[in-house]
Amino acid sequence: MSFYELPAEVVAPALLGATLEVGGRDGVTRRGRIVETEAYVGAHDLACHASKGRTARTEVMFGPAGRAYVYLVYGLHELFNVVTGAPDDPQAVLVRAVEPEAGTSGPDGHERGDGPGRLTRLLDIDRRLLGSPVDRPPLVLYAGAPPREVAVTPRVGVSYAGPEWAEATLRFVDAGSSHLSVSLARLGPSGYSSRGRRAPSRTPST
DNA sequence: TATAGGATTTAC
DNA sequence: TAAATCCTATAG
Repeated sequence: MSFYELPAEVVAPALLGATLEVGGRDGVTRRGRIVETEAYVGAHDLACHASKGRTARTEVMFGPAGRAYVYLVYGLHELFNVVTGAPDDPQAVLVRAVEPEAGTSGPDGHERGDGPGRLTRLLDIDRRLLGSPVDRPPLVLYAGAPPREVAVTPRVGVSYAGPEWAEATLRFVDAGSSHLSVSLARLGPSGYSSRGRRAPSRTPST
């Protein structure tokens, strides 16, 4: 079984510290270090899009793990997820913040990665990458050193899912990062200590 | 076919 | 505090 076939709540914290690389439409390659993720754990998770059933939009989540699920919210923002779990078990990890690698800025000059809509703009991610595997260009996830301290909080912006799922502690952040989408103080850490499984290694060759 | 609302960001 | 902006899901 591959790393990405593990449950979303296992993959999400393990992706902290990993580097996300994207080959942009303009030919430029951009990178950021992942510092915030959220797990959407399956069809029974009322905050997960797949809880509405298998539709054209959620189809990719029902497919093989390790592919990109990218969708548009509020008519403006592309959000990037990695599909996890077995086929027909729709789970995904939403990447909510990255620290831009030195020299990386968006095609439009945008320089921030602290927010799910901001990092996609920074790295030139949009729906053209829907369904793309995340282990080869133009989309590559490289393993990185895990954060010294990981904090866990409820997910952001899912109150519509009801108390149980809105309050579930499925958001994972690098507690030492200054590039989070929502400060730790605001949602509050539920405590957690580092030392998780790491993303598969794939070292940048050049 | 029509309508409501969203895993957000930005500006007033 | 509200607008931007478009796609999806649901109802009629």
